Amino acid sequence: MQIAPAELEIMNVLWDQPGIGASEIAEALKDDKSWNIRTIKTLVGRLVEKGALKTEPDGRRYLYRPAIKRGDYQKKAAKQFVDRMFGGRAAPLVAHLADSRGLTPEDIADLEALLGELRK
Amino acid sequence: MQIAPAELEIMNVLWDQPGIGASEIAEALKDDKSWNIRTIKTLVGRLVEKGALKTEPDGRRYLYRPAIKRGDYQKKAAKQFVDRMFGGRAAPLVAHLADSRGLTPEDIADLEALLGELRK
DNA sequence: CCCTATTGACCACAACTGTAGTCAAGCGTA
DNA sequence: TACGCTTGACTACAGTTGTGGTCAATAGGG
Repeated sequence: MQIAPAELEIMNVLWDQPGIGASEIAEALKDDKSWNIRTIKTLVGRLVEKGALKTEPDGRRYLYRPAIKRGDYQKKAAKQFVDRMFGGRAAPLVAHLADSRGLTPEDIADLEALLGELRK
Repeated sequence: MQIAPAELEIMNVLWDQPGIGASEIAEALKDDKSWNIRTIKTLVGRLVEKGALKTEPDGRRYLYRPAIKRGDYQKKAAKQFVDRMFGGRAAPLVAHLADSRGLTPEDIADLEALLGELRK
């Protein structure tokens, strides 16, 4: 299943608040994206078509919720990205993130904990 | 500058072997991709158009070499990816990679070294 | 010297993306 | 009750992407 960038914005909203309708999605996005409600409906429609969202009737409208788990999708996307961009090696990716200050001290602490796990 | 996935394959070849022609690119890719030479030429043409590749005449043909640095592009792409997919947090990304066995022991060693640097 | 294979230039075309418009049906308000 | 706003369904349309075809010039093999 492949999700386009604009569609991912919709998914992110629904992963955070499953079971809302199109107008609530629009509400959640109004500060970040200046999308027409019709644009949002088109994106939602495409996600339903491709099976990424499930619908649930609520009177005259639908409520939507993700049909795939956020973590599952993230994992797949991460692997694909690292393969494409870094030939499958994760370390250079982390190095770049560190270099562009993409790592907060908290991230670094998390990574250390994670490595502690992996070392075992 | 935005580089599509198929175009990135071409860039990867040219980052490894700058200054080759279309047929050499095809040669380098023949095991991974079953692309017609024309497809490769189209992709190369688009990369030249968008300024990602520079040309250098060599008799009747052109040799190509990247106009942008691999590291620069990787850094930008990594940041964009983490922002889009993980809200800017790198640690969850690494956790996913670890989980999907995307990390080799060598990666783990590299990451430890890297964290040693960052901790300072 | 002629034919074939290669090259860049240009063209084709369907699927996917981003961004919205039109339409008809119904809910809620004056 | 008559209207306007909201909703889903369908349509539009240009730009990007993946994949490759056509064409004319030309370099190289026989």
